[in-house]
Amino acid sequence: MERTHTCGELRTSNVGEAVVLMGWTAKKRDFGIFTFIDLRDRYGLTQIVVSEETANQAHEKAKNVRGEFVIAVKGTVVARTPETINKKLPTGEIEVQASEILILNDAKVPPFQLEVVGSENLASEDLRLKYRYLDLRRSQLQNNIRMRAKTIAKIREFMEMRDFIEIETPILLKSTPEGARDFIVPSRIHTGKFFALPQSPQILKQLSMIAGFDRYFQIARCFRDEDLRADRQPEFTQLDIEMSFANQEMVFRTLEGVMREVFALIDADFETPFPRMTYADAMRRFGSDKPDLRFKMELADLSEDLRETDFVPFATVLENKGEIKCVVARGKADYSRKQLDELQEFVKRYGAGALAWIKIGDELTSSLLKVLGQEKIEQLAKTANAEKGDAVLIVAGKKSVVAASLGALRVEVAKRENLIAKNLYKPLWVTEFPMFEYNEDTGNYDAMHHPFTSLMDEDVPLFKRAIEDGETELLGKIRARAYDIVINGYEIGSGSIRIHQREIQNLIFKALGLTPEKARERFGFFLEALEYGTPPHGGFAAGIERIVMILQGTDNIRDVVAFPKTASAQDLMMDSPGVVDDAQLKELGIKIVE
RNA sequence: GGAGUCGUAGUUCAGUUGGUUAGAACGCCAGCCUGUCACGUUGGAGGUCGCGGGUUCGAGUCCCGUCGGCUCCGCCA
Repeated sequence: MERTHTCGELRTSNVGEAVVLMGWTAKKRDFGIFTFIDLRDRYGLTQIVVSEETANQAHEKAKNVRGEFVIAVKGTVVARTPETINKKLPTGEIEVQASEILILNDAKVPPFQLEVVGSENLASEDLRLKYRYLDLRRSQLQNNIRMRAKTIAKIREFMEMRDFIEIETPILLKSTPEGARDFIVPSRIHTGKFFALPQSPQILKQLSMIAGFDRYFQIARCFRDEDLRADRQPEFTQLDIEMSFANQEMVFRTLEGVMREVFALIDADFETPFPRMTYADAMRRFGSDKPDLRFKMELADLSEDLRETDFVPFATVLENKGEIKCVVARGKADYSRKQLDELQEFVKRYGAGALAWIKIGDELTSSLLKVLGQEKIEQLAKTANAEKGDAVLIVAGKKSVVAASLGALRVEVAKRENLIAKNLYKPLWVTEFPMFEYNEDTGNYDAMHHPFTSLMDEDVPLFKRAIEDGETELLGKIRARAYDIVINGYEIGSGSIRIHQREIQNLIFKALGLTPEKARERFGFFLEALEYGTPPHGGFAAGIERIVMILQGTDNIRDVVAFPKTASAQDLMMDSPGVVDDAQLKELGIKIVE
């Protein structure tokens, strides 16, 4: 018996045809002398009807069929009478009248119900992760994984049309201490030495430019041994791109093209070019380098109004080069004490000391009324652009803390108050990222993007001063030719125009506190390569999972990964990571201590 | 590494101030049922209250520890 059709394709036009369907038993409804079976495969659901009268043997078989049994059904497509049509199913106008049923395989009762109505009755995620292959049978996850496949297919089609060459780079690389923690792999042949899995194929794609491939792309698996988040897994997939003789505009046009193509899969259209915002503006206006532009609610600066204040906490903040900023929650003058306390707890997570507030109800009330006085409060409300009915939420502190807490509060309030429209997609380029980031633990400056990023021409003199005159604090002001794509508050990906001159690369390493010896030890092969005719080049890497999350409207990365890991980086299905035999360890020269 | 939150039947949950035999719905098993599609109906089985310790005459409930899921901070060039 061969399958002739899938469970999603039969329509009234097929009525009268003899068909064979194969799939899983989603539901059975037994009426004594006849039985309905909902047969499911990845294409859909088709109702099978088996009657004692017309197919006695098949009916006997159907009696034994249970949930998730795999069966084959031979029968005839029949039209349903008008009153028995199921409008919820694409196949709802027909059913298959079975003449023969074959049980291809039985199935244990599943540990949780696959066919549930609404997500509130869905089994807990850890149980579903343990039986991931069952959870994946649900149409929601089937759709996510299929959209992921479609996304990647679209990308390949787009890149190949534009002459990009897909190059596979090694998974077994060499560890570099910069950036994220590496996953390392012991070498048997070279006892005591280790490979590292790529955090990204950064250097290899640059070497591909030096090799003359001109336009590279890869659907690249990347690995980072860092703690997980709702949008972060230890292994993930990037669309990795690199272009020779390219400036920032050319990279932007390419990525905008990719994004338009991909979002067309859900009939979303982007206007190109995408809007742009500098990093400095994003931080100032939204307190974030990945602002969600689906709603307004920008941060307002109250520092100038409070410059002369004698309220000690504020005065201290301003003396220490801190800031006092706020967001306005429109129409939320009715926030209760309890709600404001909750929001205060929320901002404290980001290091804020407190959340001050002004409520413009029938009268003006504020947690600062006593210390600042009515007049000052009114002035602050005016600066914040708050009107009657609004609540002003204020944080004072270090610039980084104010940005982080108010940036997050802005999103939190928008979520609570349902300010974010569905099916709205707001892309943004964030540009002019800082080249260096001060590391409070080491007292050094680290590369914010990566050490192969080129500087903005305007900032090169400043950079030379920082290096040659030892004014290292200037490093914090140097801007890089680095950029991110942000969509709906998600960092979709980032890239930069790279350094293609050896001398500049040396200076960057110097700024990062890397001695020439250390630099040679870690990147010697790359530095040497730079000297053999490196074209100017730049590129980008975009997170596939985050794109698919937005396409599918989920906020959980596990929903778009077929076999994901938990927040503690374990696979509950195969129970990895696991122990290995002593013999294996011995062969590798590895001893487990403690 | 830190914080919050959850953990009770196969599943989703309820469980009062610490007090008799821990409940409901779905699922499962058996029977009945001529048009269901969340079928209906009758009956039945099913519990290490995550685990360990403590307080108490008595703990699902209170305390301490621990394990696991999720979310966030740190971390993620």
